[in-house]
Amino acid sequence: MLRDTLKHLVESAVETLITSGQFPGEARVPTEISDTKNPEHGDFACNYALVATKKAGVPPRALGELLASVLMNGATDSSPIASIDIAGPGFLNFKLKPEAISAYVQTILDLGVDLPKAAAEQFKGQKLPRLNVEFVSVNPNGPITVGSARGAAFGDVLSRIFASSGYDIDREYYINDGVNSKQMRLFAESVLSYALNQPLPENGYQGEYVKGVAEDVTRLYPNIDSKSEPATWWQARSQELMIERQRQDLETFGVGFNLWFSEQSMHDSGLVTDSLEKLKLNGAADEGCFRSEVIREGKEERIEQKAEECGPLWLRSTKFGDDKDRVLLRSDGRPAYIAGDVAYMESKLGQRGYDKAIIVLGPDHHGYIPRMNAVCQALGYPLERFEIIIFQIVRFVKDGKPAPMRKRDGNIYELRDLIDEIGANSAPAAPKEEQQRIGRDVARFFYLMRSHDTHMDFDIDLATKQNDENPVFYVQYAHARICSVIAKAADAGFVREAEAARFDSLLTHPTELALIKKILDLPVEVARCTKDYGVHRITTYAVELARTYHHFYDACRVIQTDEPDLSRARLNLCHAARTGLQATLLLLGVSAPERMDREAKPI
RNA sequence: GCGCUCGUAGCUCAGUGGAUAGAGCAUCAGCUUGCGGAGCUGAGGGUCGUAGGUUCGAGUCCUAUCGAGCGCGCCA
Repeated sequence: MLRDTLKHLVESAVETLITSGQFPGEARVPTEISDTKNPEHGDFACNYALVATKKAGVPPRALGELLASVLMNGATDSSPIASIDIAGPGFLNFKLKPEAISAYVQTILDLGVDLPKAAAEQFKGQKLPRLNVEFVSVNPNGPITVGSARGAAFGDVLSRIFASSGYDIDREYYINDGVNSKQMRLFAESVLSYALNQPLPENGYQGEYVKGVAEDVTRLYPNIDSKSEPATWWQARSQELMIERQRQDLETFGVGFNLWFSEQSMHDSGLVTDSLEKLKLNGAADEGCFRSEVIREGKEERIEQKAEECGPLWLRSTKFGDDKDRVLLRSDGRPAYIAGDVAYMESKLGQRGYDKAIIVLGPDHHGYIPRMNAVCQALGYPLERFEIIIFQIVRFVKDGKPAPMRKRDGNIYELRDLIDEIGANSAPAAPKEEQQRIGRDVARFFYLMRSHDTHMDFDIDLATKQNDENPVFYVQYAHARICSVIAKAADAGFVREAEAARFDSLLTHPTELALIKKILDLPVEVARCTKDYGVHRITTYAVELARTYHHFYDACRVIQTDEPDLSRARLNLCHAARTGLQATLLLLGVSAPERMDREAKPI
């Protein structure tokens, strides 16, 4: 908002200079308004002169001085610019009039928690792409682990960011429920073994959760004679109960989906067969008795054909940049797993017509990128309509040492264990529901603090025991503090009035202006996230916003009975700050408590 | 062997080709007879793995190299 205004002012000043012949036409370059690193440099900086210097053939400082003089000479009372300095190699440093900044308090209050939507301003008049974001998609033979939870948190917040920016977005969970799956058959056999109290099959699934599924089946179908039911019945029941368990854990984690898409449904409907036909028609699949592979020798690359037994249907993915061709139909005619992926791509980009399909996958899947890109192109769709985002591995650290993902008793480290552990340690006396809320808030925040494409350590001790030092509490505390101030102000007779905004121009203190500017950064951060998926910056932003509030709070007393107008202005600012924190925490799926009652420390 | 990701303070990590590379934790020193001290202020701590290159300018881009993790099925 503020930045957009400045950007437009700079651009029109450049136009003025070009039309008057003082700048060459080449000087029309994209420019950016950025923060100043040092507050002494003013409110915002512009790198125009540095970027344009080469094309204009004029030294940057000379460009900057001309531009600054046009900006200042043409300035009216309504211009937000108070002064411009040319600094360093040629930055234009803008100092804004305080009232130009404080005027935005009312804008923030009008937008409320829709504040991120202001990010959509940049898309005005454009039709935003219709998105499908697929994430988690854990096989229905296991629980949501602390590892897959990173993808859950990331995909969820990315979806929230797109939605808040005005995109039409579906969040989808792909259920790997192919009836031919060996894994699922073995899982069902393992469940049955538990139900019958028999030894597990070889390499069978073990752990509490398998037993739990067996108990659930027995409980839900008391009149069923377990033994007499066919294996397919057990497979179907095991699967649906496992999925339900996953769904519940994700819900506790604050992650929801509006579409649950079944792999098997595409086999049943014939979409798999049709999609393979389409590949053949496109010349991207055939039954030739060979497989192409990319051979690399130094920098040289060549494709070699290796003889194979006849029978399978091959996806000639090497035509589209993959390392080797992939099997679509096996020798015995059964579809390979990737056949489902082909149909799934066709479902998303063809049948259902999404403009773009995004898939969030774990680090063990990065080998899929070339082959899935090949699938996309083989079906005749441009690569721009498909994107895989890989999140990196999480290492759990306890007592300063890496903690195994499988616990000593053989059980898998589940997301629900992590949530319970954090909640129980942070608030031992709180009711279960409250503990889960805390566990969810802290776990989500921790996962989201790090860039998704960097390996991260999840320090369980920090997340649980040292909760005083926990950044999520720091942010929530700022919110609770604001709520407390607002309540206190009401006791003192300061209640917001309809025309409260008339006092906003009294906000001139550096910490007041800094706070307003910081709140206005939220839409900027959100807009960036829709481009580079750097959702972790939202957690950094949340901490910075909280800190900026604490600075203001420390420097400016809000409630002063001898300064009623200033008190009202600052109260408005408190409401705006609360709005900013609420909007930020809402994006992160973290709660914004109005009170944080500290439990007595155990002795 | 090939490919992908990462390497920044004691630890965990931010960092949009731009100004003196930042934050939290940890360590040390301060701040409260006023709105929540889960707060604020200050100090110390860096060959941005290494070596080249691109350019007005590189933690950021390119190449090489070292190190860590992951992936390379007619499994799903």
